[in-house]
Amino acid sequence: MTSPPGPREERRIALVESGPGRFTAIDVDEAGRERQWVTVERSVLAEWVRDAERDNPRWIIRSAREIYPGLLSAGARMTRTHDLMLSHAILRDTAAVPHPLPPSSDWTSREPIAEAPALFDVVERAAADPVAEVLDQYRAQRQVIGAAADGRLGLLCAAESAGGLVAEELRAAGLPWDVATHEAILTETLGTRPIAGGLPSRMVELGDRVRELLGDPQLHLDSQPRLLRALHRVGVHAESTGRWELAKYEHPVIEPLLAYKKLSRLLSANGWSWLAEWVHENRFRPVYITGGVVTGRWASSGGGALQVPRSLRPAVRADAGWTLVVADVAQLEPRMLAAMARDEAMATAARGADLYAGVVESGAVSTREEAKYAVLGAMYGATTGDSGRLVPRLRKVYPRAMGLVDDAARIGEDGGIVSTWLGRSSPRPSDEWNSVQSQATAADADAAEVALARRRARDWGRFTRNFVVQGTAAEWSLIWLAEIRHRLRQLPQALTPAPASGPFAREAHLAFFLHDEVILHVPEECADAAADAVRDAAAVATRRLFGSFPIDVPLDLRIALTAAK
DNA sequence: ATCGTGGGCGCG
DNA sequence: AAAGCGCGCCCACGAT
Repeated sequence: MTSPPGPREERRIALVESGPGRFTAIDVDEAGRERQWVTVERSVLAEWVRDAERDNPRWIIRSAREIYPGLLSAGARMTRTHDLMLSHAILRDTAAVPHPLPPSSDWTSREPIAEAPALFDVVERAAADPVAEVLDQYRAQRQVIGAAADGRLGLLCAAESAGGLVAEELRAAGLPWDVATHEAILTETLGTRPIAGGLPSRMVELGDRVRELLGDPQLHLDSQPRLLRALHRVGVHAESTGRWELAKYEHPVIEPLLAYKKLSRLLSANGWSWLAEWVHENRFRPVYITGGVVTGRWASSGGGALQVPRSLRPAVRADAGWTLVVADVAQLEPRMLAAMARDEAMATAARGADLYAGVVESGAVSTREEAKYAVLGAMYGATTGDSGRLVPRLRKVYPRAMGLVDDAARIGEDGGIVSTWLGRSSPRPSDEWNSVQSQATAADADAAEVALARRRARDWGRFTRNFVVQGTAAEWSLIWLAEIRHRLRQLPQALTPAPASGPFAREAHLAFFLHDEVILHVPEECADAAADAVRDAAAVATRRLFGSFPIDVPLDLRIALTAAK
């Protein structure tokens, strides 16, 4: 074996499950060339990782999802990783370099993992030489990353890998959840809890009123077709039973029906059975899926983590002696757009806490509400309605920003690929999409085929238009998360432990993440320092992405016992 | 019984 | 009020 890395060189350790109950740790150089290796038994793996962490290495791992939950519960942390599975997905599809990573099914998760694996679950694999497989893949990935001269793909893979660690740590720590508060909200809203299988009292009352007003005492309100027919019978000729459709009609049944539907949603999505299934020891522990959305946003699995209704936010409550730091970004996506496009006029409008107010000041539109719908319409591709009518005004005032999203839309309509700021690329349109397009250009195409192709092209254009903005916002958020995590490690240990936070019982930690929002659970005495960490991390994220371009990314941040607004 | 699909609605 | 993007989950319903 060659000599160990010199003092100034970053240590890189590939950690591979090389056999039953056995791991191999290989020191490699930047290009992935092997220096030396050692085998580590599972029983001492966590201890070994803790020791090696003193060198601040970058761990090369197949996947944080596989290896990290077990390490966390055994008391080990990884500070930095290169996550081969997450990076594979980025590098395989990127259009930022001429030769992306050759796709390999070995490095693609076969199906979404519904549950996090148990402690060091052995994942069945047919690899003859798992060490060589990992090192080969790492070398291939380094090559693609190195081909992007500006370093953006490297930054993206590092940020994505950090996200993989954060996702597992969020689950290990859990979101502090006060069951008594949740139950009080349920009782207040839904009425008294049903004894066995029935509906809570307020829903029973509202349901009875609705059935009476519809003249059908047996009507099952959860059946959309039957409800629609009953509405038609009393003269409400709605096309659907959706909230916005029903609101158009004047009839005594509408108000109690909408109220019933609201309560019904709360009961089925976050009622008593949700509480029993998802909250244990005052913690809600959803599974976060890093990179689960094509744009790079996270998805989640189980418990509807990304859809917790605002009405239940008071149930998010810090432990005794602890507090929450709740922060979100105001209008992240249009700010990213202004910076990507180097649109000075839009960046000027974005100065300060309210971008929409700045848009009004620029004279493009006359009210804040108009500004909001114009900006959203620009990013989503609105063509009709008031939002679509306002978008052209923005083209005059912000030609660079609008040019960027309009270009992205046009490329998508033509079947092309668009990329985020750091180089995550949009998927190719499906074979079916392509065949619809080619049929429409054939000599014997009829008007219906042409219209269909046009519609589908516009649909895909709206997707690619939004992809560049949503995806770049996701990149900003990933760096923000990684930088917050890094800074929290520097804070002192808690005076009062929070045992249900597991490995984070004595440390300020991230507890929730939702696209452009974080919740930290921190010891009271650390609250101000943690808040500073969140602000500093945001500034660093902006600078990493956009250098000296002057774009404000202001946070709405508060220190509070609950997450209620 | 079990599965896939679509309506509906929560979140950003 | 604005209807344009991205998700996950519950329920009913029809197909198997």
